[in-house]
Amino acid sequence: MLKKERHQFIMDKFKDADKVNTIDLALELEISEDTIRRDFNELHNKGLIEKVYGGAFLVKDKSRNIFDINIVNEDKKIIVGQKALSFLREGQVIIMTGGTTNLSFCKLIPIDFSATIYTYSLPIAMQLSQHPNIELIFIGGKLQKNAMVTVGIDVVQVLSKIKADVCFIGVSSLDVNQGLTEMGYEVSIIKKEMINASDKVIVLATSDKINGKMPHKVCGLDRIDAIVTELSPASPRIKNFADAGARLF
Amino acid sequence: MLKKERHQFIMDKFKDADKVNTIDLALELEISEDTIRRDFNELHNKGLIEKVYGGAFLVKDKSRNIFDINIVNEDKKIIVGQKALSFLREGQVIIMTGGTTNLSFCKLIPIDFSATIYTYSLPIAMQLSQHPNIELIFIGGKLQKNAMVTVGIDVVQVLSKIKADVCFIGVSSLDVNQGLTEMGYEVSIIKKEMINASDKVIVLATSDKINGKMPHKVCGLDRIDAIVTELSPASPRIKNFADAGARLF
DNA sequence: AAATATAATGCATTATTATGCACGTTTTAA
DNA sequence: TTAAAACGTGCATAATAATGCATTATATTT
Repeated sequence: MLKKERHQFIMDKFKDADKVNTIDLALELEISEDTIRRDFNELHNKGLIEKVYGGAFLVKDKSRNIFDINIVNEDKKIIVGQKALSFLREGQVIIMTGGTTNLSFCKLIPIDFSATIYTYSLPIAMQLSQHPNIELIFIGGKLQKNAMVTVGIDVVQVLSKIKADVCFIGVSSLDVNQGLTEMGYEVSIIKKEMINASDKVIVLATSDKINGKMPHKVCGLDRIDAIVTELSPASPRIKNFADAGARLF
Repeated sequence: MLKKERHQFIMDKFKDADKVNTIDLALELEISEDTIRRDFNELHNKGLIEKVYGGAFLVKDKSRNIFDINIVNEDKKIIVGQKALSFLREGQVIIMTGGTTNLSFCKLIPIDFSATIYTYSLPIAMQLSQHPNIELIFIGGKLQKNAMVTVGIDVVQVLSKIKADVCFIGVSSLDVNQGLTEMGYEVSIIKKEMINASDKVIVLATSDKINGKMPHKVCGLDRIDAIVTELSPASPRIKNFADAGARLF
């Protein structure tokens, strides 16, 4: 049986039930659980299934309402967001990048919190618009549709003129040597500018972003004032960061 | 039974009853109360339930998605939008204002339509981001939360520098003598600028906006190239516009 | 066809997650 | 106020997952 067939077989399983079980599948197809897990990983990366401990679920019709954003690993991101709340101060000027981790964070900000927030992310802006006491400045530009953020010279220009107390930054990848790196060139430039404009830099990242490298460097670890993950700061999975002197939360 | 299934099971319980009981649930699923409590905690952290001594309650309707916009008179607005489609040309540079009439219109634009569109409305931008061939430029500024549009000097400045083929403009009010008028001063300034930047001006308005006056004038009827309503151009309710020489559709 | 590279798979080991139990604390209700 | 019930926490155990490595299968090149 070819891998492709197996993937198809797995997806077909969801016609009968809305979950599949790792072990059952391995037994049924007479292959190892490892292979099933690898299949799950690949299907997950294609956004077709959601992995859970013990099996997998089908990702529900995602295009129902274009406005509702599917947040993968939402529970982990909620933990990150809750920790990050301690870095908020009333009256601050804040720069907020995009991404679903930051979106989860924004959902947790107290409804009457008062601050000035700059963002270039459409979903973040939609979310923060619910907060009556937040003065929200949207940084305009050409919309990059996959990330739902604006890019281009206009964005950089606006950023070059402002000064913020703190920047909450979501990441593509975070590596102990390379620091913060991005997949896209344009976004990397913009994030650099955002960091430049901010006194403090707080990185929000779930553990799956950690120990990965992307082509475009944003900044080194030394420029980051806090790294917030869903893990305990003492977790062995981020021990290398602790050893390198990173401030973990 | 996978954890996620159990969570779903618990949430489904609320379809029958207002409250679920820790012990009952443990008995029914034949697992320990500890596990149920842990489930409650996780569901609570996601904001889905409220824990009480002995069980849990569903968190009411709070879950409604802030991103989904309620469009009043949507049927009328769809009629307006469909008529307005005839003013679209491939490759145009378009300025799109905010409002739910324009939003309905944008939902009707063919998915592969190709153009450059400027907007200052968050919901419009979210909607148009679904169109792969539309180059979308968001005009940044301070967000006015009731209308979900950006305002301020930055918006005016961007508009003063661009030149568009056509502007689709939603209105507060439209009067045969006063022309287009707005409730808010800032938006009136911005709309003036949008009209200035555009060769053609298409007004989209449901009939309830017609024959009303607001404090801030945007432009006279003579500057408007087309008025699109859900009514027939021959309708007696807009005869005064026809008599004044307005181009009705 | 043979040789080589590449991908897929299974196995062993280690890490992570889920669950139940014990025990001390908190809450409820009489 | 007190006793019973419910809760939270730490810990032990079992189940599941991830990782590195060896082996086999498949694809590509010569």
